[in-house]
Amino acid sequence: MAKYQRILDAAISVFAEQGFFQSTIAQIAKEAGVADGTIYLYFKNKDDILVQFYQYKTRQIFERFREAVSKPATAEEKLRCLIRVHLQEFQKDRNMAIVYQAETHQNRTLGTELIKEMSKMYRDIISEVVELGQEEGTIRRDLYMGLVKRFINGAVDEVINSWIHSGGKYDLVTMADPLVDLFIKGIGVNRQ
Amino acid sequence: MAKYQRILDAAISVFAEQGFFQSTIAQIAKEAGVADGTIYLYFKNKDDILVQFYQYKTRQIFERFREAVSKPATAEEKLRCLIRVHLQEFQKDRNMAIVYQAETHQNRTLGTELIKEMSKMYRDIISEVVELGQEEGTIRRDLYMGLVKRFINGAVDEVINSWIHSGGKYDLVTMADPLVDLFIKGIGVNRQ
Amino acid sequence: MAKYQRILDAAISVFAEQGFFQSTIAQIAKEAGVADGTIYLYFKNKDDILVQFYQYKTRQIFERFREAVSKPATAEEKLRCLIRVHLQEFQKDRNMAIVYQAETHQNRTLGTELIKEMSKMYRDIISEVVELGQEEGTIRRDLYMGLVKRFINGAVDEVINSWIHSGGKYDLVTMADPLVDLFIKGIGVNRQ
Amino acid sequence: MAKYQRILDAAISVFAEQGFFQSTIAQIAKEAGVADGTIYLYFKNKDDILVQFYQYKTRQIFERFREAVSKPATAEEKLRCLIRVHLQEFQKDRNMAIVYQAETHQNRTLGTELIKEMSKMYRDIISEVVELGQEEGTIRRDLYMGLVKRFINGAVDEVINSWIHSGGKYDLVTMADPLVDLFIKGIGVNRQ
DNA sequence: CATGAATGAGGGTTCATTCAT
DNA sequence: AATGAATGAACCCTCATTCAT
Repeated sequence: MAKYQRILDAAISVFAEQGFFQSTIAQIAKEAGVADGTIYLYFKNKDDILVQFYQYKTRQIFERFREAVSKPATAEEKLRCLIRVHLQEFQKDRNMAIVYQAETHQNRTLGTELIKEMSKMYRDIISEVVELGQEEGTIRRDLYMGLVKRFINGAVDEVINSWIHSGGKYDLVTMADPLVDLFIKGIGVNRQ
Repeated sequence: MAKYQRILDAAISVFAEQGFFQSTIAQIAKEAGVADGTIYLYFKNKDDILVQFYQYKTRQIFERFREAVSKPATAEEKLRCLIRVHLQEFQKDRNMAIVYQAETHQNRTLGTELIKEMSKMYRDIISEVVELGQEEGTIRRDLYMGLVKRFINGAVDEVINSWIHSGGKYDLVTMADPLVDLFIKGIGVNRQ
Repeated sequence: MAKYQRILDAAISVFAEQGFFQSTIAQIAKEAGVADGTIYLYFKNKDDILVQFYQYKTRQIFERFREAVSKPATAEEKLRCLIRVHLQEFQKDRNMAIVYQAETHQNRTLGTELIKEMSKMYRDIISEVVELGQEEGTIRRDLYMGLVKRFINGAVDEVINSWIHSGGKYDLVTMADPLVDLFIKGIGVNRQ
Repeated sequence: MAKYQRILDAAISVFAEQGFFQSTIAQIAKEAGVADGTIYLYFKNKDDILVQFYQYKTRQIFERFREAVSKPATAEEKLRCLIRVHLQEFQKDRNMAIVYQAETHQNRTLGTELIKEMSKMYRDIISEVVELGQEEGTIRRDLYMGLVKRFINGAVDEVINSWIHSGGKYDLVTMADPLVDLFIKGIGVNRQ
C-alpha cells in the first residue's frame, strides 16, 4: 500500500542518483516495485512527479522551519534553531536534499512557481527573525535586507551542497553553531 | 571563422535558455549557423561541449580571480576585489553565469572533476586571503576554515543566483561592498 | 439494470463520436456508468462490442426492412417503403447510423463477415423487389442485377452519409420519395 | 531517392491493408525501406501522412475528373466520361481507392476539411453536368439537385466499394456504361 | 455480479550521432 | 572541412485486459 509514497520516494531516490532528465520512468517503477503504467495512476507525467515532490514533501519541511523559529525567544536563538533544523532535515533525507539543491539552481519552467514560493517563504522567515533582532537591538540596523536574506540562505545552501558532494560523510548539524556565529559576528576581528 | 568559439557561445546560450538536457544539437547548430555534423568536428559529443566550456571558458574567468587578489595589499581589500570581479564577470556573461550555477549544483558525473577543481580553486583563493587576514590581525583566528570558504562562496553564489532569477534587471556589482561588509562584520551589533 | 444495453448504447455513442479506435474502454464505461471491468462481463473484448452491435442492434433494424417490403403489393411501393423505413430507422438512431456507415466502408477483418452478411441481406431484399417489378412489367428487364443493387444501396447510403455530415440538421425521410423517383425514372427526360 | 514518394506509397499500401489506426510507423518504414525516424523528416506525424495523401495524391486524381468532363460535348457524354475516368483511376490505384473510401466515411476531424472539399468538388462537377443537360433538354428539370449529386456519387462509390471488397477481381471500368444508363433512364420501364 | 487498481506490451516520436557527398 | 539526410535506440505514455476484493 501507500503506493503513492513508494513511487515518490523511489523517484526522488532515482532523481538524486542520476538527475531528473537522465532518470527514466522504468527505473523509477522498478525502484518502487510497480509497473511503469502504475506511475501514471498517481502522477500526470514525469514532470508532475517533481512538482508533487515540491508540493507535498518540501512543503512539509518548510513548515518545520516555521515551527523552528516560533519557539525560541531571541532572534539569535531563532536563527540558530532555524539553521539547525534546516541542516537536520536535509541531513535526514539526503535524496530530498540533492534533488532540492539541483532544482532550485535550475532555471527551468518546471514548477518554477513552487520553487520560488518556497525560497521566498524561507527568506521571509529570515526577514522576520532579522527584523526582530533589530527591534531587540541585537542585530544591526544598517542592513540591506534583500542582501542579508541571500547571504544567509546562500551560505546554508552551500554548506549543504558541500556535504552532499562529500558523500554525506560528516555530521551536517554540527555546522549550525559555527555558521550562526559567522552570520552574527562575521569573520573580522571585533573592532572596539 | 573561429567556428569553435561560435559553437561554444551558441551552446552556452542555448543551455542557458533551456538547460543542458532540453537543448538539442540541432538548436545549437542553428544558433551557431553551422550544420549539425560540424559540431562533431570540434566536440566529441554533446557532453564534451559542457566539458570544454569549463575547460576553456570558465578557467579563464578564474584566472581573473587570481589576478584580482594579487593586486591589493590587505586581506579585506583582496576579498573586496575578488568579490567585485566575481560579480563583474558573471554579470558580463549572463549565459555563462546561468550554466555555471546550474551545473555546479548538479551531482552529475559529467565533468564533475572539472567543476570540483574549479570550486576548489575558488575556495583556495579565499583560504589564502583569510589566512593573510589572520596574519594581519584583521581576521579572527577562531574560524573553521572549511566553513568560512563555504560561507563566502555560498553567499556570493546565491546573490548571483537571485540576480539571474530576477532576469538580470539590477546591477550586480553594487552588491559587492555590502556583501563584504556582511562577511567581515556579520549582522550582529558590535559588542565591546 | 439492462446493463448490457446500457453498455452497448454507451459504446455506440462513443464510437460515433470518436471512431472505434480512438474510443477507450474507460470512456465507454464512464458513459455507461459502470466500472471498466464490468464491460468484460458482457463482452469478450473491445472488438466484441462492435460485433455484438451488428449481431443484435443492426440485425433488428434489418428485420424491419424485411417487414417493410412485405406489406405493399407493388414493387415500386415495396421499394418506396423499404427506403422510407431505412431512412427512418437511421434517422431515429443517429449514432447507429454513424457507426454503421463508418464500419461498412472499412476493410477490416473485424466482424467483416457480419457486415457482409448484413449488406447482402439488404441487397437480397432489393433483388427480390426488382425481380418482382420485372414480373409485374414495371421494371426493365435489361438490367444487370448486381449493379442495380449497388446503385440503390449506394445512393441511399450516400444520402444518409450526407445527412450525418450535415450534423443531422434536416429531415432525412423526406428524401425517400424523390430518391425512389430517381431510381425508377432516372434523371433523363422521358423519350417516347 | 524520391524517398517522400516511397514513404507515401508505402503508407497508403499499409493503410489499405490494415486501416490507419492499426498501421504502425514501423510497418510503414519497413515497407518503404527506410528507418522509422526518416518518416519524420518528411511528415510531421502519423496523421500528416494521411493529410498529405489527400493534399497531393487525391487532388491530382480530381483534376483528371475536371479534365474528363471538359472534352465531351453533351451532358450524357460528360457524365459517362466522368464516371469512366473515376472508375479507371480508382481501379488503377487500388490502395488509394481503399484508403479514400475508408476515410470519406469516417467522421474524424483528421483532414476533414480536405475530404469535404474534395467531395464537394466532385459534386460540383456533377451539378454542372446535370445543369448542362437541363439546358440541352436531355435531363429532367424537376430534380432536387442536392439529391441528384448524392444519388450519383453514392452509386459510384458503392460500385467501387463492392469491387474493393471483392478483392478487385473483375474489371471495374465495364460498369461505367450500365451505371450511366441507370442514372439516365432509371430502372423503371419507359411509360409513354 | 461488480469494481477499479494494477499491469506491461506496444507505439509514436525525438534526437545524438554517423557518413556519403 | 563542412554538410545534413539518414539512422535506430531509447523513452514517455496509453490503454486493453486482468484479478483480488
